[in-house]
Amino acid sequence: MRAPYGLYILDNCLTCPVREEHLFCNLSVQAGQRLNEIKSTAVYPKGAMLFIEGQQPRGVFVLCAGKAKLSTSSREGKTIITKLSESGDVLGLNAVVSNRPYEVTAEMMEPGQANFIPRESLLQFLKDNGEVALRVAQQLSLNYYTAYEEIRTLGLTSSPSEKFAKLLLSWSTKSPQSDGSSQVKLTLTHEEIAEIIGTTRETVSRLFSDFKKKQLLQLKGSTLVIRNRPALEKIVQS
Amino acid sequence: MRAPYGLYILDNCLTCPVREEHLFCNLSVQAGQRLNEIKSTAVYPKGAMLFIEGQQPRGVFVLCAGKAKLSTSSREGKTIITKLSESGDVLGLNAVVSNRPYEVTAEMMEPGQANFIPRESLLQFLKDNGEVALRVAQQLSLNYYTAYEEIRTLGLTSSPSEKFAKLLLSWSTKSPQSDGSSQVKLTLTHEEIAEIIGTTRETVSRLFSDFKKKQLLQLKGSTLVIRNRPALEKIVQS
DNA sequence: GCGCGCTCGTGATGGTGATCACAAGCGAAA
DNA sequence: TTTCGCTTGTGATCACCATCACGAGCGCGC
Repeated sequence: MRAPYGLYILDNCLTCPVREEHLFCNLSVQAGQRLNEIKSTAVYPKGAMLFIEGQQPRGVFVLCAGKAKLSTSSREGKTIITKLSESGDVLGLNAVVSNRPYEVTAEMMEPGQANFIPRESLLQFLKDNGEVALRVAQQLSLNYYTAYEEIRTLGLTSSPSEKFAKLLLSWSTKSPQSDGSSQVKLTLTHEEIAEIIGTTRETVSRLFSDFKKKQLLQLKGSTLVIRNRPALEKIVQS
Repeated sequence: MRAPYGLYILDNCLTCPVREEHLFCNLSVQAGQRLNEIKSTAVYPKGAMLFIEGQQPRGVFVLCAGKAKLSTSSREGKTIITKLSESGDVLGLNAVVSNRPYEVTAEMMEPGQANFIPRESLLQFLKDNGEVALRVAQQLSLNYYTAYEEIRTLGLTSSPSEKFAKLLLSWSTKSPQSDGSSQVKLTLTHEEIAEIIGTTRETVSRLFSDFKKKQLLQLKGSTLVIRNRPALEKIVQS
């Protein structure tokens, strides 16, 4: 099924390639079919907002393809990115369960696709499927722990360089190489990295320079090579 | 029933004066009695640690009397206080539900009393009492929102004075007076305030001086008088 | 009353990162 | 190719706050 933005629509969750791994995957046949009935699918361009901080929750989005960033902003325009989401992630769950406004804004970072499940349908579905409700509770609890990680980083990690090192390490663990180094495709702008670690674009630029000079990393085109994990860990230390 | 530290033990949740308002209060008679059976009560001196960040969860504590502070620390000893708890609050819920280590340390700020409910007993109790389980899920979700407030404060609020103004406002709304001012009994040291807003003791001291000079607040002994809410709101603005 | 421990006020100093400014790189579209 | 918009590198400047230092205040027990 051909769609805009050069994507193919994945129109059936029962045969979706990202099955098996995530919150609403690997359900019983009945539950899976029911879920397939109440969801609707849409394709989004880069920059599309799935929902915006402060809006009343309409439902949850299950990201099927593409990446999204979750962020929160102050009135003066300062923004922090709290999470980068990938396919399989469920967005807006907390707002829907608690019926409070979305606490973040979800914006597509590249063209992609998401299933939408309206709030009322989802809550009814959870009532009918206790085992899924339990998994949702566990997911919420996991979200809480992630939030606490963020609090710790923001409140206890003082210097930008420490936070930058932390970020690099988190990337590097996702693609470990046998020789201890690791390669990451760099898709974020300096501005976005700055919003993740809570500093300015210029400081990120300088951090790249410094770390390159110190042989901690290397740039091959848009591929980031992390060369010295132990040194990075020493910078983080806390 | 006389206890150490000059306190009287409240030994029956069914007749507890803080009933009716909190997570495990106002239950059905059966559930209340069951809860009364699986809990145990203890009295704690000032400075007692109910649990420590990183420990495996043993159970939850329901604070019956006294105040407690929840905090998290880095290895180098920097500490931030994430919440001040009062009687009725349930501590350690998230760790117990998700079976992950306590994410904070809970320390008594004054002599007090708490009920303890062991992890296994609580989980069984929740399985047997669906309606309470639901309330627990809602509480977790509320905790999540509180955590996000903290993230926003730490990540988007730049200056200590802004955070200090925010804190004063949060205190002031708890005791509004008819003339727009408000009075708060100040029980925290400057050091503790510093740990709440993420700065140093000296800076807090200077903030008090500044705000006094600017007629924003006044100190009568240990009573804090907040005089000019609108001005504080203008400082916060975001 | 006296001394001890904790808390508080405040000056001096220095480092760090935000801000401003501007030039250069780079990819996409015309 | 040229142009335009977005992104990146880097210098200069400066405000802000952490840190160190030290003395004063205050409560408590002996």
